[in-house]
Amino acid sequence: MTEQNRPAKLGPVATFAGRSLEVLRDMILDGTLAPGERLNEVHLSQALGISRGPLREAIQRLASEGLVEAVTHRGVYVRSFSARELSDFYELRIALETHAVRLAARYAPQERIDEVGRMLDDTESSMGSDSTGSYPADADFHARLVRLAANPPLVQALTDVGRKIQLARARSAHQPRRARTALDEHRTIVAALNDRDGDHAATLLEAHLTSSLNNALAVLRAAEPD
Amino acid sequence: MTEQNRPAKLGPVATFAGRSLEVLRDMILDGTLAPGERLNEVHLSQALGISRGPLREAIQRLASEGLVEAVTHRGVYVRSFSARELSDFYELRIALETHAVRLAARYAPQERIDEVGRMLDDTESSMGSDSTGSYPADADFHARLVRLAANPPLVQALTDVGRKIQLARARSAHQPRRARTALDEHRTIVAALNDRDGDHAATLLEAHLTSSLNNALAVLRAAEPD
DNA sequence: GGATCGCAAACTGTTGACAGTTGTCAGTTT
DNA sequence: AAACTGACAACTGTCAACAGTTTGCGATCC
Repeated sequence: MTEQNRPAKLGPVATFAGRSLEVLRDMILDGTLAPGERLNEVHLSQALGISRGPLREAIQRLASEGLVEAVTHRGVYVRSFSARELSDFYELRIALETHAVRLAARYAPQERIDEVGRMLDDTESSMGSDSTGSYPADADFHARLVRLAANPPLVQALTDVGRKIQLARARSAHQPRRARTALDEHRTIVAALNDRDGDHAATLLEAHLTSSLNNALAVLRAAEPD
Repeated sequence: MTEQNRPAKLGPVATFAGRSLEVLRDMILDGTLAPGERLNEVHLSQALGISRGPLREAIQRLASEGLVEAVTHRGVYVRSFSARELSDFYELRIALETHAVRLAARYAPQERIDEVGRMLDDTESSMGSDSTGSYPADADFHARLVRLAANPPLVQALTDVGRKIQLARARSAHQPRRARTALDEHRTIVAALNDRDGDHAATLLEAHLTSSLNNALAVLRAAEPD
């Protein structure tokens, strides 16, 4: 009998703590729990329909991920990042992601690179000719790009810093005007990968990310001219 | 009144969960809890003199740090890494640390670089002329090097991957023969920093880390010629 | 009127107990 | 002897209650 023992990955986490982690993380990243806001364990546990035990376990993981800050006897707060910290995160992301594309240029199978190119085609056609739309596929592109490096710890590190960046940019939604520009820059990166020119791809990617950072910083300072 | 409210940092963590996290992490990194070993919550909580609640919170953080793996209803296990994973970790470390030295070459104050140089002097004199001794200051050197980049998230990321590397190398103690060589390589890196030559420092550092990886891989394969 | 003190409510840290699952092992069957 | 079955023991996931701390507020005092 060719039954397969041990279902390796079961989709939804079967534990309250695990599911609460995902729910809370989503709530933080989509702004339901705003930066600086306090997480009341009693209220949250009631809202989630669980007890405080598994909730606290989930919160510990969020603290480990750097999305919340726990102060003893005083509560946990959604982290609020400064412009400087956002810059530091981007610097870290640049270090990781440029290294990833260098690896991708050297080792990624051509087919996988082609997939990313086709994904950009799909994005463009669904965007239409108006360059005012948002660019929801941006995160997807970068995720695919990084996976080309075939290095799980690297992917994980980028996922972590990506979440912090998303939280740091909480109020500064991407300027839609950059959607078209970003897509074009993405294309040049894929082109460099097709040429197996890792240095060039890294240079283009660094410029792309720096541009993204500057955009975020501008929006941040416009919102809070502190 | 110039009293300082809010003691920003109190040394030892005042909570059971926080202290258990540090104790458990140390136990994992020094081999008291071996790779593949299971963490029995009841036994551990009794050994630590606490209840299972805070212990589980500590374990959640260890899982988030990637030092243990939790399997639902089956327990948590100290992670056991393959040679491939060790290589991936080093690849990640190279990405982060080379970027750090490039930043350091550009922005670090000369005084801070000098401090690292003096620290190497101290290490050498305490090592004596015999090149057979171990090199306990190795981790300290790399930690100082990275801090020169003045980027806390980058430091944190390197701390995380550093711990995983330490766990992955659990049984493969550094070959003492490399102590002298490593110190010499460290000197060349500091020299490049003094010249503010980030590219050169990065190149030297990458070679140094690759050499360290190959040493670890050799010891690993010798111990387990699987 | 403003600052200080003290109490009470709210909340976090911790505990012990309960419930459901997993793994084991004897006993039985083939 | 190998395989299946069923019950028991051990352990994890979860909950509700207790204890100590922090915080807000009102009374008191200067």
